[in-house]
Amino acid sequence: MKKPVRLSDVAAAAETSAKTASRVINGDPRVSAETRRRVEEAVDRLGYRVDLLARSLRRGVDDTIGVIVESIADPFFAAVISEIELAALRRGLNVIVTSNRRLPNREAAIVDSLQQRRVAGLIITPHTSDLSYLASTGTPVVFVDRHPGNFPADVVTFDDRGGARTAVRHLLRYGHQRVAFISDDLGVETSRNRHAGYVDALQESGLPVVGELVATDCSDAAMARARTCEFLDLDEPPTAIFSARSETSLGAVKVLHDRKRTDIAMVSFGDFALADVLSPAITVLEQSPELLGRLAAERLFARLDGDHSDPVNTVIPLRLVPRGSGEIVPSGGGAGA
Amino acid sequence: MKKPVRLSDVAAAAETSAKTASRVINGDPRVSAETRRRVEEAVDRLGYRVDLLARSLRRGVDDTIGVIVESIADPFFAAVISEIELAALRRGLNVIVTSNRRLPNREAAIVDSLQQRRVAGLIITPHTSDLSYLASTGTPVVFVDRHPGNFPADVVTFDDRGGARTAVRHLLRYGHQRVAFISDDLGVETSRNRHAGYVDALQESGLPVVGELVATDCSDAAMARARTCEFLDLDEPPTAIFSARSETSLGAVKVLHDRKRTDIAMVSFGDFALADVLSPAITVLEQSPELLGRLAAERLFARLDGDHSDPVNTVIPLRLVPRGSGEIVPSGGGAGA
DNA sequence: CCCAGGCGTAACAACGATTACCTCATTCCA
DNA sequence: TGGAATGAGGTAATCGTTGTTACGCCTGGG
Repeated sequence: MKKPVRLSDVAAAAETSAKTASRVINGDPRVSAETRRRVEEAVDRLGYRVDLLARSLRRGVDDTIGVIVESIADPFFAAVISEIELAALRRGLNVIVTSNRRLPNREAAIVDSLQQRRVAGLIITPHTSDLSYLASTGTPVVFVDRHPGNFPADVVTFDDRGGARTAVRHLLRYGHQRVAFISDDLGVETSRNRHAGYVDALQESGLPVVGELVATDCSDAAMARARTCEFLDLDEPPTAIFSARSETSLGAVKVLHDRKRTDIAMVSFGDFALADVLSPAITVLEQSPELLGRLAAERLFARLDGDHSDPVNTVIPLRLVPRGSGEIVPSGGGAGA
Repeated sequence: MKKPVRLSDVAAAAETSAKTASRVINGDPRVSAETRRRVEEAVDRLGYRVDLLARSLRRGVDDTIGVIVESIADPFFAAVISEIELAALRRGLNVIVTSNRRLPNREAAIVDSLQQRRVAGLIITPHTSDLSYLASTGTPVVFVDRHPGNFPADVVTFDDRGGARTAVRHLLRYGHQRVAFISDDLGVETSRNRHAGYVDALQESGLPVVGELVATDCSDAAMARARTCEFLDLDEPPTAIFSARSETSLGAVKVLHDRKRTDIAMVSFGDFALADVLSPAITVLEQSPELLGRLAAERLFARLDGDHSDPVNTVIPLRLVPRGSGEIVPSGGGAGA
């Protein structure tokens, strides 16, 4: 049942020293072919496996990277993680995933605990802007999706503001004058930037930003549903909706469908499953979480390989995918009540 | 920039021995209040953090559990992982996630590498049936979603066969005689069981299992689309479809929608986003990945706590949620060509 | 024929914390 | 009052691997 085979056991079986056995295992060339053969034979006869904990302790770093996202269950982050895991696998690294669940102190605690494990690097979706907690250590960090306060590190984000601007311009081009905005809390950087893009587009066209058409407290689909209902019940309801996040889009879509409001245009920031199957199909701003994950992993690996150049700021452009819902023209008079 | 504080540094600062400092840190009661205070003071003055690698090496196990699923990006598994992570967090454990991506040898390699890290336990969605690779070690393992070959361990699954039977019976009750079955490869246990449930239901009603109505090679939505098209193009097409997995449902739904075949009934094994927003809304067999994850974590933790009772086989029942698509009655004559 | 120098190896320490075991008082009870 | 029990704390060994240093052996140039 239990038989921990140590390196010294292998060495004994191969009639050599532990250090030499270690050399063989780590591919050190300074070992004679004969000795190498004996060690290798002993290794698989005894079924020896390196103890990675001991190895990491000795080496000072663990072959592991830590990933912190907001929610693992969110399809967006799940895709990011999946891609990071793939990249890590290719490099022989393990991935420890954690989520901050938007809890205020979790992030610092997680980083702390990961550093106690001596992770080789970190990929973080920053939630708080106070990043003092990782100030002093030298662990390479790459931030994704959002910028860290003013912590000097690589960042990979989407062109949130530009994308939002594009999306709203698209709606305006079809003649909409009253475009609602629905998003998560503006405390979250992505929401803030997308909101800024929304404002940009309206102002370009000389349109006012109407308070009753802006809902920025939708942290989940349920809230998005509630707010969308309120929009539709306004005396002068919007003729188009720009949803700043897939999650909120799910809520908005649900309401539009329930009320059979196929006359209201909509664009979603972020694609989602079945967006193309709905009637009308939903026009989206396509963002690739896979690409985000891949680029982040690449940056981190470069740092692990000793790249000490200045922090790189990678911005991923977005593409608008017209599918129907974004090309609906405003109906004559959309009085709701 | 770098200042590794060791336990002995703390001890020195508190004018005591490393052992006593260790006692304080691990909450050993046999330390005087005064000494304890001095040590604690030294700890936060120096900013000491335990080196978890060193601790784990000494203790023999790491405060980490390994999770192996098929795909991290799959919303189903993402939810499972998220729930496991939450449970692990509460217990102070880290979670290393990996995916086998259905590659033949990955699973064994992953388990191997996780055991080399001395993970405290494993939660696995077995892909291969040959589990010899984890035979000899004593690491607690809990299998989820599928049964391991005949490896004695806790298993948490859904009532796949019973659920499928319920779903198909539901369709038959509405008068369908030609019910198509669409699933992943039958090499995957869940698919096999759901197929068995499908057959059960047909046989109960004295209906034949028609080969041309059974597609069991849909590993992704694209394949499901293709097969659904073939179904609809049959001389005598099905009047209802039972999709054995959310992923295949996405494909089937897409085709039905594109062809505007609102006359074809459908039930999906597994809920998915927007299933209730489609027209018609999709009747599903609701399975809770969160519950699966939670129960698996609970089982594992019980084992970690020294539970040595016989392996437990937990089966989670499923609930049919009628939403419309499953209650469509067969149309008079559904000739397609 | 001698010595520098490279190669293969061995012995040992170190990584940082914990555990097993031991000491020295003090206290409590027969 | 003797002696066991209890409390507080220390010393050294250990976890398994790898970096360091040193040593013996063999080869080739002078």
